[in-house]
Amino acid sequence: MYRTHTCGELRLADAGRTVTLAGWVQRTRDLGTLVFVDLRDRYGITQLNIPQHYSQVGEDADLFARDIRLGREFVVQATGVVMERESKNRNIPTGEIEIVVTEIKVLNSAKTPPFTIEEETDGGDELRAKYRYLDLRRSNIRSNFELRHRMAIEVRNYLSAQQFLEVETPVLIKSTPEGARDFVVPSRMNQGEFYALPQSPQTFKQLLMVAGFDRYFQIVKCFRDEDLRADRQPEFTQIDCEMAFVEREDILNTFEGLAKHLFKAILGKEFSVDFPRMSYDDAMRLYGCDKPDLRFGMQFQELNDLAQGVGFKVFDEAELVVGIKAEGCASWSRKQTDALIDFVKRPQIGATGIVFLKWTNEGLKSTVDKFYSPEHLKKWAERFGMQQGDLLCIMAGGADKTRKQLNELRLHMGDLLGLRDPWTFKPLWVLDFPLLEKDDENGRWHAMHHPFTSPIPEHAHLLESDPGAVKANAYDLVINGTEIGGGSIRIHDRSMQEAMFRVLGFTDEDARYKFGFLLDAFEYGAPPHGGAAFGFDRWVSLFGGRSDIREFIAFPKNNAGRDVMIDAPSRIDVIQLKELGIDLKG
RNA sequence: GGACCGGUAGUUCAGCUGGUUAGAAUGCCGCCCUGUCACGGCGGAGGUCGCGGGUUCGAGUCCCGUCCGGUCCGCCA
Repeated sequence: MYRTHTCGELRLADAGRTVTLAGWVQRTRDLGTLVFVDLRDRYGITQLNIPQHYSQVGEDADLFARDIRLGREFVVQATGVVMERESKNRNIPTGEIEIVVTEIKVLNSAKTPPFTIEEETDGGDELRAKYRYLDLRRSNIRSNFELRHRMAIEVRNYLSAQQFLEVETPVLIKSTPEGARDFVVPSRMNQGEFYALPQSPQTFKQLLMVAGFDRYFQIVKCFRDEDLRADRQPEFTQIDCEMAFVEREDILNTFEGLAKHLFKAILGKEFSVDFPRMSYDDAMRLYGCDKPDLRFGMQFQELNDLAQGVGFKVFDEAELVVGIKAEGCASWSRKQTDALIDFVKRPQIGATGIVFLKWTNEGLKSTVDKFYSPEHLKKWAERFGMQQGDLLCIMAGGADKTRKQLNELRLHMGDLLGLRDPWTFKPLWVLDFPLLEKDDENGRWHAMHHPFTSPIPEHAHLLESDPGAVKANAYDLVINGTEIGGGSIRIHDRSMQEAMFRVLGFTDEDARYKFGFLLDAFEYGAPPHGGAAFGFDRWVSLFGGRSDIREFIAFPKNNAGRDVMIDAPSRIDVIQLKELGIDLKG
């Protein structure tokens, strides 16, 4: 037996017991005739007191620490007696006791780790990624996985109680490059043909509805071969759900229930009122973004009618003049407001500038008061409900672009003003997305959500005559400006699905080749159905108060899609290639 | 595909307008210390300044290229 207890469980009440612990050497404190060792495992840290003097253990005992080397991260088994400490450490749960060691054994030695295994490690990202198994020993990283585990359990508890059945769907499927790029896997037995890894189990879950499973879910890996971000990995985990015989309202209620359950069970937060809802059009108009962060205000106000026709060319020529009000920021210095202009001028945002209006104790002052009379500026201030001490930031230009730029500025201001507290949670349903978007490059329509999304019932007849006007029966759950998940009521009728494919530019042959199985299934009694999928990694990181999902994925990829620990992807043997019928040239 | 930031002891970083022997902290090694818990004290070892080329009397520092890491835009139905 390697151990009788873990390193996190012994207390003063255990004093006098003989115990055996096993774990890693966190730190050794050698005081000469006293040697303390912090022994660490997943459950905590317990102090070992390794006697150096006969007075502590009797004349016939061995002397220990001088004879045994206990370097950092050595794996050690120690037997001894639980004793009350002479001086206690109130900062850790086991801090009142220590183990006075009678026998100690090194189970495995360790090289000095390249960075310190502590909450505040000295290791940089690259090194930690290469030695991920050491990084995962750090208690704060480990606690991310305890959180992830608890959330997965609670998701299963909730959905299972709601009659959802967890069903596994295949990972080797068919390439249907409609949205993201597919990862593909060559088939040895069918040379020249390829499987694709699922971007989501979308069609399978719909087929499970046709199969009459009624309610399905799966916590499932999905794969998308697109460039990465701090919150995007090529393989990621979704909570994937589908329900039959439901309307939008049923789905929103069910998954709002899931979200509330997680908030309560994991964070102890209760939401007594329903999550607010906002149309896509309102989100874009008021926040310039389809996933607004509602932790703070600064809603957009448009100023075209009050700002145009006075001779200020920038505003006169703009499609949209729009601003936000930053309360209490009128005292900002020229340097601070210039920094905002620099921020929006960066190529990623690409704006040309900002017009400011301050209300200081000297009254309203603007960077454009050459063009606008005090009466003009007063009307602007009224529209925003401005008070003394407030600052207005106004941008102008093409409508879509300007909204997007002002959204970036709004979020930046929120950061600067500390209005984006990670422990404040503001959920929101965004509804009535456009069904289709026009691709700027080739002028073709593509599905904003995915091609199986149904139009809202009153727009169904417009699908082929006026595709751009059709709203989708789709919804996104947004929390604190992060898209946590989304879904839709699906098309369950063959002719409507065929019409959808036609609008997307598929020939009938294409549609049959790629999705014939689904179209066929719709002819055998497909029930009305809909569902949703939630980004599990993002949700966990949101609840963990961090924005980098890699901290919540045990073995993540870097921003070039590489696993730097195992060094993947890698070349494969020519024999393997030959078996697959693949000839690499060039 | 593009923009920006970074690469200097094991590690995290500093190193000015180019100029003697490239520093600090931490880690590591040795000695001392009977109540530490980020123990403390004294001493020591440790560097291809990512790589290649160029400018210069002289390059960690300037220029060009390249590789690696990170953030973002595009992309992500």
